[in-house]
Amino acid sequence: MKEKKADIIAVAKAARVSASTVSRSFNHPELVKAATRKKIDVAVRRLGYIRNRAAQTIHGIRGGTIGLIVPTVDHAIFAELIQSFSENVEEQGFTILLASHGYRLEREYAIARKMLEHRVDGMALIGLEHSDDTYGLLQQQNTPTVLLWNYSDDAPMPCVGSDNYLAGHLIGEHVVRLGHRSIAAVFPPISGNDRALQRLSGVEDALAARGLKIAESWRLETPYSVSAAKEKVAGLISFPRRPTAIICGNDVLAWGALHALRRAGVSVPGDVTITGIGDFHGSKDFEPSLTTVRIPARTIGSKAARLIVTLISKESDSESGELVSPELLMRSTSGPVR
Amino acid sequence: MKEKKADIIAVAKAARVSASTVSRSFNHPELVKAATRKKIDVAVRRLGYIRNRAAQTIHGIRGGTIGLIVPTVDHAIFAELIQSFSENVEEQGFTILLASHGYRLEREYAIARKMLEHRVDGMALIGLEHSDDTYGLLQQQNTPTVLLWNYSDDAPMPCVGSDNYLAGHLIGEHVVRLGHRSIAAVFPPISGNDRALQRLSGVEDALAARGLKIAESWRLETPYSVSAAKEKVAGLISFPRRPTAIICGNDVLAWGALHALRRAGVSVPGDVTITGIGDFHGSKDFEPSLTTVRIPARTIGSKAARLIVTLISKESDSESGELVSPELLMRSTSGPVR
DNA sequence: AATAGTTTTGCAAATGTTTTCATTTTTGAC
DNA sequence: GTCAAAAATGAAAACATTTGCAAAACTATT
Repeated sequence: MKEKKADIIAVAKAARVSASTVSRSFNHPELVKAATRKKIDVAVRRLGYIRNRAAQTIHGIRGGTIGLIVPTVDHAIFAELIQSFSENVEEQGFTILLASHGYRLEREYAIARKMLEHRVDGMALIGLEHSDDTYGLLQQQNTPTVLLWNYSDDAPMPCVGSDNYLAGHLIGEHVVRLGHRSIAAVFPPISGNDRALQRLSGVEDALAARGLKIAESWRLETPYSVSAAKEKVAGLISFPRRPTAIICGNDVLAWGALHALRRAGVSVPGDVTITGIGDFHGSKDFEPSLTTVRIPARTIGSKAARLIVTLISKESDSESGELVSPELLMRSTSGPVR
Repeated sequence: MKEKKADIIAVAKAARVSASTVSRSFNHPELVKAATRKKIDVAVRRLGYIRNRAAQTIHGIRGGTIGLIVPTVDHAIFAELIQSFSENVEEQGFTILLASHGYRLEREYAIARKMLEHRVDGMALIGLEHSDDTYGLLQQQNTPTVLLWNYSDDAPMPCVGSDNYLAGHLIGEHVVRLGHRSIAAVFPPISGNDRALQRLSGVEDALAARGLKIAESWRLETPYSVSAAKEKVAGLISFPRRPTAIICGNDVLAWGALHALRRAGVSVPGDVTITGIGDFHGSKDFEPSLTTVRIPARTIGSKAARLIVTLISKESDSESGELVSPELLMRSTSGPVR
């Protein structure tokens, strides 16, 4: 079965033209006579010829791939972002080279390098926190790059995202306004995760503005999962002294919290207020519906897609990214303190 | 800023060796003297040289990419599968070229073609249902391919997955055994989605074995989303005559159903039994915890990863795939009919 | 029918690597 | 210090394309 795959020369022979003509018929069809094109098409089909992008990439031609590195695919939120980004980018004829680094920034560097070896036309990373090596690499190769999800004016590269600090601040303020004073927080680990860190700072500052602070023992750290959050919150409320509000670092954790309270027979928002951040699919339809801050993943994905494509084609590094505002959604899991 | 990127020759010059030596130092380091290697390393670093995979791919060397085409990334379930598959495949030094076709099989063909142009070393597709063109293409190019998610003995290509018909059958049987006779079904559209179709057939056959049938008006079709399912189910139970059990095509739809019932004050499983399929993250911790059939996405992903890597390196197309059994998980949303 | 212009095609060089083979350098034994 | 064997290196061909340039084939005009 070693029938070596057809190359452009085989096609040329079969169609009784030169290789150059075949090449042109693919890349500049208007330059070749219709009749010839037809002959070539027939040969291509008969031989099952498939162009070799690698061989054209070598000539400095864009390969049509964009590297996307995410911490993990397996999060409601990144999934939505990835989907939207890739949909939009595919529409422009690009394909995505995807990899996940599992929140290890050195892995991210290694992956970025590898993608550069593949001569991706552009790169997209999640968040603003990356190793100096990674930033250096991208800058030095001057690969068009966008940073997704988080926005900051003084980011070293164009970014499209939301202000996570503001998101945290909004929710913190909301809870404080409702009169809560005993407030707990459930957040994912913040190392290598600037999004979580900023949200938490936002919350803390909002509380501090009213002279409030989250007690050390009410500051829970849990991995990103419903079940971990549920467990942690179950523990938290098993003590006699309970917070009247639990601010969660994202909606998934909030779902876990909600289930824990339900299980324990604690009423929401009657006894305890719960809030999330993100507004993931499902939060709106949860019963009771989740109060959260909307961070529009699809919008970010599509705007970022547009930006990277511009960056790639125009080579204009003037573009500076875009801030997509977070929006407080007051729904049914938050209420005034009793 | 047009400083053209360093190529292997630039490195060779800088290190005062020949290009061949530089190449060797990358690909067969044991063949070059340590001192020379060091010189080269220095030059590489100084020039910021990055190998050009495209140029090596041209020599028939494996590029180290695997194409993965999914209907969409934005599903809890595919996300988990993708994550697991890519993690495992990355461990072996491969990178994933990802694209989604949005349940359009012609798109899938186009994408597959494009990936072949990029000379991926292997391909992975979701499900067994693909256009003849796609199958033909893959066969003709004899690209190592695995079919994920669904397993069938007579699939035209190696597949790793679960038996979705069996999954449907298990849940159908469970519900029937509990004594239910008035049964509704909420499923996603089945066109281009063999998984859903098979699950539904499994359910129907299980019911038919007891002479039961799902009434036309109780057979709901909804897109994959909590909110769509919630709405449909809310409609369903607003009628005086209600089913005593609602079998959902997957866990996300079941969550929607659960929220709808909660909202309407219908008790689960007291008044109505709800079941899902999939056992997604969060189903176990839902309150009440969801009765469902476990289809182990992570296991499938890792087995498939192992298989495709074997296929790629050994060229042994003897491998025929693997069946991962679905498992009924009786939890708290199902109970005997009153 | 000859000419000038235009369209189509082919030739050959170029792209960034790897690899085979030959050549040079090093090593170790005497 | 010589010699053979082993180790390290380099020169050039090969890989599958694209492209600039020139040649060839058509068209239209006279």
